[in-house]
Amino acid sequence: MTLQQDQAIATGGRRGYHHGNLRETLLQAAEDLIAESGPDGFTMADACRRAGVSTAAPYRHFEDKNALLEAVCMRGFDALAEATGSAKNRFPMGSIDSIIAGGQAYLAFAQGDPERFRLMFGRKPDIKSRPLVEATGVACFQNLLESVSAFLAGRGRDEANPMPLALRLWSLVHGVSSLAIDGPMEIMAPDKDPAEIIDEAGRAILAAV
Amino acid sequence: MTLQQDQAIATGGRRGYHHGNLRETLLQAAEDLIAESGPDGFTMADACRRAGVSTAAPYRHFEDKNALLEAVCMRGFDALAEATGSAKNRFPMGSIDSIIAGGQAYLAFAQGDPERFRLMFGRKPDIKSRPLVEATGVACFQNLLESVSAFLAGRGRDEANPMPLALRLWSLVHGVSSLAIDGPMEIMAPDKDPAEIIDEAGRAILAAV
DNA sequence: CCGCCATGTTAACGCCGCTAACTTGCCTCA
DNA sequence: TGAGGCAAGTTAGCGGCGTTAACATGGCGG
Repeated sequence: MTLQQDQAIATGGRRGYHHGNLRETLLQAAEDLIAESGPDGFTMADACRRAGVSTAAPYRHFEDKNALLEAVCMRGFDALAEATGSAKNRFPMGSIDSIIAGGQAYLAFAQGDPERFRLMFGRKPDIKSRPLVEATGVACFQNLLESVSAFLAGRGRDEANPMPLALRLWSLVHGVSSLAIDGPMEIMAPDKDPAEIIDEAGRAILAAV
Repeated sequence: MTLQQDQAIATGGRRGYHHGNLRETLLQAAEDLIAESGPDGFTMADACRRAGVSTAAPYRHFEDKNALLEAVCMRGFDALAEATGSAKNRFPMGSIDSIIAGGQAYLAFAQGDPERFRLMFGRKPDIKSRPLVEATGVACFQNLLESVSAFLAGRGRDEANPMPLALRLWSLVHGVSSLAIDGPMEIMAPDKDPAEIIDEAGRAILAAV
């Protein structure tokens, strides 16, 4: 890390022939552009213009467009894990409230940056994405598994497999989030707050154990 | 409709300078190509090659690529409404079984042609899609609303608004379907049949009324 | 039977993803 | 301290895409 690079990082601009911090700058530009125009509207050329480099430059840092999208994707999973984790921690571990709060944070994450959410859960970054993205996605799901385990333990079912219940809850929350950001929900019931659906149906699912 | 056109329709091929049935042929080609490569992989040029016409020909029948995708989308909603409708009709109107069967048919539809499902519920056909696609999508949702109304009536709640309960069920079913076809579900629980999740959680939601 | 016009064609534009070949200039090391 | 290697930029160019303008064909109605 040179002085020039330090300055480039600090200012975000370039200081000579070399950019000095292009990888990070491109990631940021990609996140911004995706938030504006969606994963489909995003182009490598736009990101280059925003970063102030030629259209060939990114290929020194990313194998191709897909690789850049994968990186954005993984950052998204980290952010999602953080959001849901901190939401559920505001309530007692294993409590119904903490599980509902985690689900509602998932929804809020989707609503806060719908395009990134679409990127993360759509098919966009092709098969190659698997190995890396899979790992971060799994880490994200662990949050829920832990909460559900604690919930079951609190009901005297220490040995129960948390997976089935966790899948029911995840499906519900993911469905609410998808329908909310992709439009259908607002078309069918414009006056209904999606967070309420998570609350109502989530408690019903938990009550049925 | 001329004799030449009739033959073109029957054979699927062209018989001269004019194709005779290009609109329908393009729609079919688009559906096939989307099923093979997804909405993102689909190109106008591919559809033209498959239909055996020049790349400019489609613009006599569709305003642009988006319009073609919208048409495919609407056909999909018709097919989905038919699939869920006939599934629920195999059980008594308003019964829990009929509602579950409808949801599982929704899932089967998604699994049967994941790419079309993604097209229908993704953001792909842009804002313009609204007026037309909205109508067919709403018609699709009516199925569920009717079932839920009948279910509530059977429980002595003739006057209850079916919307909240329908939204909970739809969210669940849509979430299961999305997670199943986009990969995450298989990664987390490869041995779990998604249809079971609909059955388990669906009954829990219905039991909580 | 003749000319209109719906429906095709060709040619071209600009944008995109990506690569090859070249250039710059920091950093290492004799 | 100076040379030069190598990471990280550049320019130029390829093929493919969506779309349009201008032109061609030929079935059908008057």
